[in-house]
Amino acid sequence: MPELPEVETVRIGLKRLLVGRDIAKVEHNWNKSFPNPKIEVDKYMINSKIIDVRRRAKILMIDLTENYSLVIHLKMTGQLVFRGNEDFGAGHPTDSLVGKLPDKSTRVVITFYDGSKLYFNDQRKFGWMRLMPTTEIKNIDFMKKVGPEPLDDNFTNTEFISRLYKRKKSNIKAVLLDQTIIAGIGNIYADESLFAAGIHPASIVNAIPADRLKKLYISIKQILLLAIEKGGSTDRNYVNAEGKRGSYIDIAKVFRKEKQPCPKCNLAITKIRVAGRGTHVCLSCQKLYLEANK
DNA sequence: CACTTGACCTGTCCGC
DNA sequence: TGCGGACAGGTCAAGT
Repeated sequence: MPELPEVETVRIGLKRLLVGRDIAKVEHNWNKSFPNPKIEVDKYMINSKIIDVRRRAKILMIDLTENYSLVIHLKMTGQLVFRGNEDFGAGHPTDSLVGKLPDKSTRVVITFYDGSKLYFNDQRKFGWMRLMPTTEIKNIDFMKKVGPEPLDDNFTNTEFISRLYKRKKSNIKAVLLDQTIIAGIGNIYADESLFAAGIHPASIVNAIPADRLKKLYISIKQILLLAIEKGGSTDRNYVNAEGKRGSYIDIAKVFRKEKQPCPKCNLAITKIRVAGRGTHVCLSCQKLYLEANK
């Protein structure tokens, strides 16, 4: 759910809302959501100031003074929602999808000296937050093996194809979801990109013609950029740093569109299972490539 | 070694 | 209406 565009949207919001704020208090109620011992959290977070908010793949990094950072993965249902000082008694903003906070899915609350708060909500408890020295982030296993950012100007079609070919006998959808091949793509944007490129998700990588892969490369960049513009996709839980929904899902072509007409050919979109995931496909517009040189 | 499946969790939806 | 089970999907560990 939170994929590159959603995490980037949260990053932009948090950077605007959090930088410069001083931490007064940190509370958490679920150890797996924030495993650092309380004594360490208090020592390095309280009285420190937020100086930057960064992203790599689907991971957020909130940098603090004293060279410590909060590293956060939202997984499927994680939310980071900022609320201003609520002493006005208004309850919560009426345009927020999230109700009064904290609620039963709140795992961590960070309170700032001005009374504002940052809530880490996570219904399914798969997400996590870790406090560590900023220079240690690059040593996390995931960071060592994660692939390139698809929106980097340095990320060329040539590099894209050579990386896909590391798993050339696999189906293309599984490879797009593999974060060590390319960073940031999840179920929504894999389906949308493959539709745009006219490739069936079960196609085998080395059977797909080069011009199709180039179309896929271009589609991934275009779709991720457009999705960031739209503030991401709110399918179920995802909200931005202000608790608001993203609107990309409204313009999605195939994701969650099963039984609805394909925007190109009108045939009903089909939902199948590929790489163990629910997968949306137009069987007429997306060609299945299974054997090389055909 | 490459790929697939199961585990981690909770809430929702569907069929009986 | 209540209840069981399937499903939602990011990543890592375990299994084939």
